[in-house]
Amino acid sequence: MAMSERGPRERMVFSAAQLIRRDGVASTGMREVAVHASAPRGSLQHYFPGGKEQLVNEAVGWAGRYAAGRVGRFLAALPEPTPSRLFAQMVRQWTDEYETAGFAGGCPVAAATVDCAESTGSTREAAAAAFAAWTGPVSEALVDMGVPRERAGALATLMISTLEGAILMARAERDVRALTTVAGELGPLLDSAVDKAL
Amino acid sequence: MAMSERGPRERMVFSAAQLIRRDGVASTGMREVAVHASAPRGSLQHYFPGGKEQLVNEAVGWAGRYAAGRVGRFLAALPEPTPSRLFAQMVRQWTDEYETAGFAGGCPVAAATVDCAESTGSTREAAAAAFAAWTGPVSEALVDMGVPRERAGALATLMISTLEGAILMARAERDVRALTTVAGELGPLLDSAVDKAL
DNA sequence: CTTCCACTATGACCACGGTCATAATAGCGG
DNA sequence: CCGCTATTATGACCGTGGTCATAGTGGAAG
Repeated sequence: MAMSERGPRERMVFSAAQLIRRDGVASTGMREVAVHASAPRGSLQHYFPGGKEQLVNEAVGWAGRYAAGRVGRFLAALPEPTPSRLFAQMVRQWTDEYETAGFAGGCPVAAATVDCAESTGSTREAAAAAFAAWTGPVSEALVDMGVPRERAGALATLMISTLEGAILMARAERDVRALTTVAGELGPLLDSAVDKAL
Repeated sequence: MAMSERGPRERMVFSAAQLIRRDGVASTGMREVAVHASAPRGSLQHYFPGGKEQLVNEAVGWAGRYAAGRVGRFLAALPEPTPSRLFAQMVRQWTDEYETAGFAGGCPVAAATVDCAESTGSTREAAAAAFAAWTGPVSEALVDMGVPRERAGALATLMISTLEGAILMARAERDVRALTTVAGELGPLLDSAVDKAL
């Protein structure tokens, strides 16, 4: 959330991600992005000659890298990491946001997928890349915790799928219930995948 | 998928759901809905005086009832229903569609949530109602299979969350991998919840 | 036949928004 | 001071799309 003193270009990408996750891609205007980023409107065509499509794609890419980076920080915060604890942290990020800041925003990658998967090929690819960038570190983390390599990827996909779906339900219901529920139900399964021999 | 010979009003609601799940709410035009439904444009304001918001809300409601109805048909098709088999059927509906018809469409309820959760209160409520209408039968089915009542609701939420997320990933990747993966990974957990005493 | 209502037809209005054209400014090296 | 490039400023264009106003049609009841 720290809008550090980066250049206007980065601020616009960041702001685009923020607005997209709130209103969706189609409902987010470029002028709106510039205003939100306190960036000059003229910079839009200068930094993003590819137009809205380019800006959206970069915002999605940013979101993917952000999610991937969070995984590392979650692990660093866990004294004894286990799969269920990692998942709990991932879920907690959302429950915390929803409880303190309201249910305004969802996942920007999900928004891009819903709005552009069929219409804009490059954005669909950006979303797929973002999911991959996110799944990778989660899978690696599971391996480090003792989950067999051949299973880790599948469990990472399961974790992210479940989280994304729970985010949707939580936003619709304006209640973190779905998030806390899936964290509790999925935890034991995740931990049971740890190879006890290690 | 059977666009039976219903009245133009129903056809428009149905078509709205179809187009929404493909392009999202914001990118779906009312004129487009009328054309897709082979309905006269003038009927829009006649049947939906509440405008686009009303049409979208009814489409979301329709989707919720449709999903709820599918649950019953899935159960009827299963000789020996188990939680994992029900979930496999729910997933299979999507893999079948994606493999035969392509990855054009997602879940209309998810689309409505992403596009309207923050901007349009009534649509957000419609989405929540749709999720509830869907979760109910799933939960009931789990109870019938021997899952303790106090656990069934949570598992139903888990199933639908996971499915929704996997749909998103599958569409982004244009690959059913995420869907088949979550079906395989979640199955054992679901079955382990049935009370063995029954 | 006429009256009335449900339904359809159609054009216009207006706001929004992505994009483009065209310039102005601002440092900065020469 | 002179270009030169990077950036910013603005206004205009034009398609899209939701909504409204107004009128036409058609069948059924009286």
